[in-house]
Amino acid sequence: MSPNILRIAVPTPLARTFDYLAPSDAAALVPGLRVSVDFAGRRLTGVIDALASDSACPPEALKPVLAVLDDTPLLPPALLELARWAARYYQHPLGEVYAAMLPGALRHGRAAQDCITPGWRISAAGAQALAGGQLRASRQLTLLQTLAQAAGALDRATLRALHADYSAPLNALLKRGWVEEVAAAGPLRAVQAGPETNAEQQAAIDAVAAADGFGAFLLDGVTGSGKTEVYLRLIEATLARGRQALVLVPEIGLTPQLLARFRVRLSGRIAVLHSRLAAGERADDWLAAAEGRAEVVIGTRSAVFAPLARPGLIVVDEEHDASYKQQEGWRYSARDLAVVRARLERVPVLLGSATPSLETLANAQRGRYGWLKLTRRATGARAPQMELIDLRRQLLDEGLSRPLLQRVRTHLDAGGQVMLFLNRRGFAPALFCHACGWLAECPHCAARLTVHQRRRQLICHHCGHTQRLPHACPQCGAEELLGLGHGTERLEQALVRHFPDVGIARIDRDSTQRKGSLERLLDAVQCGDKRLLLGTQMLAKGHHFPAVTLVGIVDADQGLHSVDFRAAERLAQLVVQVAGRAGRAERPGSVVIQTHHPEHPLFATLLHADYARLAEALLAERRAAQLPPFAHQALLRAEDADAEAAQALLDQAAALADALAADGAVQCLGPVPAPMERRGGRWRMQLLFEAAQRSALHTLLERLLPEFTALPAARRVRWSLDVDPLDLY
DNA sequence: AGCACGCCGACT
DNA sequence: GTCGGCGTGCTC
Repeated sequence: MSPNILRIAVPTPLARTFDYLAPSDAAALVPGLRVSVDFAGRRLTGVIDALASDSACPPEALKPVLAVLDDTPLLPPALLELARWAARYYQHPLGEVYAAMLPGALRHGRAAQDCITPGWRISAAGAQALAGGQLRASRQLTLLQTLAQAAGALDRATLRALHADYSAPLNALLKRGWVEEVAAAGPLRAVQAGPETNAEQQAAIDAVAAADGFGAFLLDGVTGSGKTEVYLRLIEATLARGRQALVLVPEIGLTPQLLARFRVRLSGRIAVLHSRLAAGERADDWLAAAEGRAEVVIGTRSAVFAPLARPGLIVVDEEHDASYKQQEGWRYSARDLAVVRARLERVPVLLGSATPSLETLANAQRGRYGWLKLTRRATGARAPQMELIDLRRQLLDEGLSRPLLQRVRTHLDAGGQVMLFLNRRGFAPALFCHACGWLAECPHCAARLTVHQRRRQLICHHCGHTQRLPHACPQCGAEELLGLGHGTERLEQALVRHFPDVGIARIDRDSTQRKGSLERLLDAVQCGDKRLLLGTQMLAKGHHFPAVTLVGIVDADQGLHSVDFRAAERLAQLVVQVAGRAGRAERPGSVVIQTHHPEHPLFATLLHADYARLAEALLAERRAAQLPPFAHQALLRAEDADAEAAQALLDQAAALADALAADGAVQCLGPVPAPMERRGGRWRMQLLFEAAQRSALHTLLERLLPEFTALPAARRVRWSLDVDPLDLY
């Protein structure tokens, strides 16, 4: 019997495929092709997962596929394999996994051809015509001259920039055959040679280059040790072999500076896939990767799904970065999937970081990943000096101690730049009435409202709720409202008071909301207009400030006594990353950390040793406490306007799990209220599964999810499963 | 998740 | 007399 049954993965929360009849006239049908189907009365775009010659469904119930949307599969076999693997691993419906892999435009059934932005170049006949002087002065002539001067094809955007009214003359030239349309390609570039590599860099390059097929490597290199140069050399070698390279960067790391660095070093087209741009127009770059027209693909989290015609290398930069974990919907880890994908594609994968995650370090220690170390700062800069400031009994001005202010003054006077880090935006994280004790709370969340002084608003940082900043207490009417605690906005005010003649740049989500404002601020820092920088997390990542000689961490205590077992790891990564921003040039850098707990063992290791030794100690703690990476977790969350409904659903889940995992290989903890009990008007509960063996956890999840999903309550209550949760919130 | 089909209140 | 509330049931 011919395989006229198609198993279609449809984007619904149902964890199975649906059988449809293949169209009789269809040419070669293969998995990975998109199809349009009628599914319960609506037209959906699905993906062929498999072909079959029979169906468990009665033949009369089978509907025919309405249309086959592609000639060749958008998803190559390795990505289909990755999707199936991921659907099982994350217990997420296959149809939604496929949908998440496609860029928005293609997800909704648009023809791939419509997403390709064409480019135009001068034809041989056109060149002759130009040389023969066959064109009089006209818009056609100037346009043809532009195309003749271009090294490659020019796309619509470039043409528009050069010739406001290019369209009529372009059509005329196309008609005469003097210009031809091609799939857009980047212009050829003059490629600059890179700096010499040192012995460590060369050893790392050789190790990865020697990988035969799959190999996973940790590139463990201190800040400034030249990790990017290692990536570039390996990418060059990959391109030289006619293969493509996929580079993943954290959300905040995809800066124009990084792209510029890649562009001057690498020939060929670079496709850029930003998760925010992944929809619509960026389908063009996605297809360029799929068709092999782009040699390098660089992008954030979702770029791990970019199809590659000739895969050769996968790089994950700053592999410890939390932005690789999708935090809603399908909660996948792009870093982990990059390793799985590399194995399926039989290519090497390189995970780079100055502060590797404990998960990756454990894999390197176990010998599952090759461990490549870069210990020397390539630029020759010395490691920064670290100093703790004991805040106990210090007179504080808006959270700033005297010693810190003095050091800021000293470094500014010496002509240096100073960077202060505070991971809390807004003016104050709470508003309090001194007369009656009233606290401004979010009406939808179990959280305080943050004071935003400049906008004169109270804002909930968890649900976005906004209200006017009251000038009197709504409870007792007293005009004695106080902002409790400090955010970046408040710190900025204090700094303006202390250093009125120094330009201050505040960099946080609020100050960089408008497009281009981050670039403007960074430019002002780069050129020395602003010498005092102040900001949140945004500041700690990606940007290089060569003139910064002092880095201050205003409040390190948040990370010390958190309920989150990963808080110490994060604080250590933050301190090392921030320290890496100081003293990169010939000037030595200093780092000062304000804390009320200078005796905390974390600091002893951090100050007197390096991240490696600290990570070692943290790993030992995790092992003793049987926490990841020495245990494996999955978190089932439920939330509902009715607290009891959320609780009841997870009670049922716990009962099912108890029945399924009677051997005790998986522990089931909870249900308990989430650390933030109410958010956006919904009560949140969670149930944690934990196992020493990954296989035991996954065996349970594979049995549990079908039964759980079938519960009537699971339809009424919003729930989600988070395999390998990064934080238990 | 959608979107049907299916039985009880205030309205052109 | 209808339009429509969203309860539960299915989707090849």
